[in-house]
Amino acid sequence: MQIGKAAKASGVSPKMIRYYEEIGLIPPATRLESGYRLYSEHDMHRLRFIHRSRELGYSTERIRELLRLWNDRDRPSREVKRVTLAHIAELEAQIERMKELLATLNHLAQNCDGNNRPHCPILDDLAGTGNSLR
Amino acid sequence: MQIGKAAKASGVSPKMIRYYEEIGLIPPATRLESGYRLYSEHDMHRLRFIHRSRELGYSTERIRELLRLWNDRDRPSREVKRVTLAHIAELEAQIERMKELLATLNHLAQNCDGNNRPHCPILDDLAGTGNSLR
DNA sequence: CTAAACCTTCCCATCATGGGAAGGTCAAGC
DNA sequence: GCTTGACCTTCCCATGATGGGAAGGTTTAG
Repeated sequence: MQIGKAAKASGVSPKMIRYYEEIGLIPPATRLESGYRLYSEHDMHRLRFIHRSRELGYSTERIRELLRLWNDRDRPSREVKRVTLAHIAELEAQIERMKELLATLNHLAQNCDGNNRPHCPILDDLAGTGNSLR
Repeated sequence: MQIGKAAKASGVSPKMIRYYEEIGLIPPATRLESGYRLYSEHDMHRLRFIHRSRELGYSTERIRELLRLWNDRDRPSREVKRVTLAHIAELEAQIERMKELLATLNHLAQNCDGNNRPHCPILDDLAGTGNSLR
């Protein structure tokens, strides 16, 4: 299978397939005499694994680790869980951070009339000019 | 005030101050004969405005717009609110997306024993090999 | 034999930020 | 006056994951 078909069948774009090869996430593809890359069913499995991992938001480095564990038939599931819990913790921290921003932003927006007048507590906050809601 | 002090007083690093000048978020600083940049109290106001905006997660382009509105004494507060509501909507969408990921990830992690044995539903899901929780 | 649809590599852009090199300037202390 | 250290300058490079696009080679169908 050439890269275009492999892309469609795996959900990973040709660009990204080449990139993953470059950074060593997948081994160098075998090539036709012409230089065209060829993908086996085994390669496709790996690509789909990567695609699904990206869908779940795992970073490239974590996917690298997951692939290593996947290929190690003796891995302790503990290690897979560890990687996943770290990913979860990161997501939760990000959400927390954004929620805090949202709380402030919503507060500011609620106090802004949003009409034709120039007065605006949002700008007051950003400018640090009194009347701050901080 | 030179760039180092301006950085400390505003919370924006020297690197970023130069960058903001380069992309036109702040006007070119006045210079000493030596080429050193100088910042006035007026400049500091602008830098602090930018710093606070970044703290609240506004993108550079939105900050550009906010600065424009801030400098326009006749702006309708509606426009400031519009920018902020767009920012809020974006954050909410991101949070929503991450929560969905979290739901799946938590589900997978809960079903993973996390012990010495190799069996792992997380890898099963990523590999698409049956027993999927999808 | 040609045209379309592939493929290749290489370079560039994103967004916001920082690292670091090579070199100029300035103030304080001797 | 000279050295030292703390500044400052510009320039280039890197991040992470992705895509755009150019220039050029290959393959296949008509």
